Amino acid sequence: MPRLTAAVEDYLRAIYEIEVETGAAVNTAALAERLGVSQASVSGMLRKLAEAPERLVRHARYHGVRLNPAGKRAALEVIRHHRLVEAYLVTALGYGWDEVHHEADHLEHVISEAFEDRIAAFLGHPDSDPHGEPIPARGGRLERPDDVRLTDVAVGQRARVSRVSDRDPELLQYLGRLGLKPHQRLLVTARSPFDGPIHVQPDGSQEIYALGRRITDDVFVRIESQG
Amino acid sequence: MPRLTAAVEDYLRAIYEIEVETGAAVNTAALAERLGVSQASVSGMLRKLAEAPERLVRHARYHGVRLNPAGKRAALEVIRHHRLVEAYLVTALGYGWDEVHHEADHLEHVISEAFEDRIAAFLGHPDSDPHGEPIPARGGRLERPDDVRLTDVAVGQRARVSRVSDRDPELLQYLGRLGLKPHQRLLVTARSPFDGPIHVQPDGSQEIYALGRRITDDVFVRIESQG
DNA sequence: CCCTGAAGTTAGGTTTGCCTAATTTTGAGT
DNA sequence: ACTCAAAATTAGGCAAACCTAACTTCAGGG
Repeated sequence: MPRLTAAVEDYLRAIYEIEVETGAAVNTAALAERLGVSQASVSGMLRKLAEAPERLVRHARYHGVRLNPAGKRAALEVIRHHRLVEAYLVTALGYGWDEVHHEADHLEHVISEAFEDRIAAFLGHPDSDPHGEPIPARGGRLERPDDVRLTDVAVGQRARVSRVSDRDPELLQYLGRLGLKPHQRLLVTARSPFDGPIHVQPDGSQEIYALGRRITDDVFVRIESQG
Repeated sequence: MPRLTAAVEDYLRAIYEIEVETGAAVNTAALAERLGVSQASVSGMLRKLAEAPERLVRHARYHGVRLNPAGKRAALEVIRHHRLVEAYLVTALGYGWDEVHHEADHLEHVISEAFEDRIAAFLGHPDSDPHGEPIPARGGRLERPDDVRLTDVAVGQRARVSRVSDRDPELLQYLGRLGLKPHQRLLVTARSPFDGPIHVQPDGSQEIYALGRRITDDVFVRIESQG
């Protein structure tokens, strides 16, 4: 079996991630947006992936793609690379959590299994990356985190940040300044109506921050108790 | 200026290395061999490099290529990446010196300047890689090492290994087993006629090893004294 | 000085992955 | 049912890099 190209790995990773985020088949437009290519390019690539001998995906024309087992395996491998590299860059080389995504996007396609093994061992086989995203085990298995969007947390609830999208460095910088990193506990003190901001007080802070929808959609928490 | 592709970087690095090894213009066949591609591909690429707006190389049809300043700068940057990565993999991740070349071949094209800076700082800005090859400074300058092939060392001379070609893992394993790594002192005890083996005794060893031409051509030493 | 084999180049073709523009399909609203 | 805009696909192209096969140039020996 010929090695997968970087482009193919990017598509598989994106399909996996969007499939998890939405729980449904992934449509062309979403992929095009995520990958920064035209919809036509996505259409073409999806046909290739579906018709490849490994049958990486199944594609119902006009109705989205889903990963087949082989595609899912490959996607998880790339995601494992990506997240291990992110963790490594932060822990071993002192990168900020907002700086690692871009670098990992390139490195994920290039590192060997030996490299993967060595950084995993160095890090003590971590189970999540600096943004709280779980790191798939070698060759498979990634349990679905049981967390919810901060968007969906009711007033008065205490919660603990579980993970944050790693895709927007500016968002990460901002959240870092507020102290809203994984494991941080917080209290939802208020919600404005009509998708208005959600007010949040991190444990140990006097400040209360008003977070807009763009942010709360990208921050996931585990509920700790009713208030 | 559009980013250089990995292929272009590979060509520039190879041209630089061969130009240094031979001291002359680099011919198509040597490049094809080094890069593992056909001569036709080399011809095509050389025209592209020569005609690119940056004028990376000058190419006298049928008479070889040489790097122009822009090409040399780019080549040194890639070589810096390659050698820093090799040093990092050995020092930080416990790779063997025979394992790093292949990994570095991929990583060199992909790491950012930030990554380069961080590993250089981590390593304390080393001036040579695990095989003894000098690491170019940021943005240029690489002094020509004043060493000679082990092939050219006379009987009775003491010398110290300065560097070893990193391209053949099996050779590196073998040399490692003999203890012939950079900084190792040795004595040339005998030379057989007609390009026969050269006999070498590493300091601190009882053993004398007979090394064939294939090996002695790839091992460089600095002469320490006449015997 | 000419001939020839080796070295190098050109010609023409393939694959990969992207693009824009044109077309088709879908599905939501009347 | 029908319309029609949004979503998706197809058609046709382009740029990188590679290949093989055919041809050209070079340089050394007769």
